[in-house]
Amino acid sequence: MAIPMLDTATLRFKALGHPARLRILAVLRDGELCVCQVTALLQLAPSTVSAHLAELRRAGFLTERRDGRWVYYGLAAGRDARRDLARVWAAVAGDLRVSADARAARALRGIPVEEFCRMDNAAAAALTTDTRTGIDS
Amino acid sequence: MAIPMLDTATLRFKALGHPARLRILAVLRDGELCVCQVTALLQLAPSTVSAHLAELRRAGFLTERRDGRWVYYGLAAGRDARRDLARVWAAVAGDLRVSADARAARALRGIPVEEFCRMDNAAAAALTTDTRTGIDS
DNA sequence: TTGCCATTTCGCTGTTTCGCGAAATATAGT
DNA sequence: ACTATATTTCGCGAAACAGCGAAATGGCAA
Repeated sequence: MAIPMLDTATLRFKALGHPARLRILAVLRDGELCVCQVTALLQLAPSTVSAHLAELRRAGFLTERRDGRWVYYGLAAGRDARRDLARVWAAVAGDLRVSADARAARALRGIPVEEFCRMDNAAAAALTTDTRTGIDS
Repeated sequence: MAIPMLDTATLRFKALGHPARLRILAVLRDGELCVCQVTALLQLAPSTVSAHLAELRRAGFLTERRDGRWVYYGLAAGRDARRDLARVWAAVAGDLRVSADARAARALRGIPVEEFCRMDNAAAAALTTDTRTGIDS
């Protein structure tokens, strides 16, 4: 075993120890999303979101798929990952922000990525924020 | 819900994201231990160990029990905690350091706390280290 | 090629975490 | 009361982390 399991476990749990990353895992439960879509949902800088996604991928929770100029992230299929993800979903089920994310993601999946990326920031923000008025701190 | 579930979940996973804390949870699987015993096992300063134990307790994984001048920490009995702990144990099972900890803990449980605490650091270290020669980095 | 756009990498700043020793707290025994 | 011992709290310096914007990368489309 080249990499001790203790360090692997630490890496994986550490990856789960951040609200933005938990929100990402929750919203991907309904299917993969590209980086720009996740960015719109989390309202963070693209570079920040990219780092979060990379960390989750390194930890084995996400898979990366390139399609044209978009990179889609989806949930990993491994047995260990799925078991941990089940614990994540149970832990955040019912949280207001997570529910709002799910609603926003539904609206977001309704339109093709190509079209969504063309929207300016304001329009994208409207799409993802008016479903959660009064929820964000 | 006073504290959003997302924040609670983040707190709990963050508590699991450190090797020393995972080692603590693993070694407590065989029964509660007092702070000085855990300190001997981890080879860290008492104040450091105390902080790790407090964090795990705040996260809901441990219970605290005072007996005389010793404070014993044991695994929490809640259903959520036990489910997460099962994942922890599965994740670290077979790790060399974790196995060595378990062996050292067995030796350590063999003698009463009163007597163990009377030992100087060298003797305590011998008890907990000669079972893991060549394992620690 | 050239330019464009999504994504990643890099460099930076403020914040948090980790480890320690010193000091404070709590309990047992004399 | 006084001492001794186990544990916690406090304050600190070093290292890791989270966020951003700017610059680099990779693919699409003129």
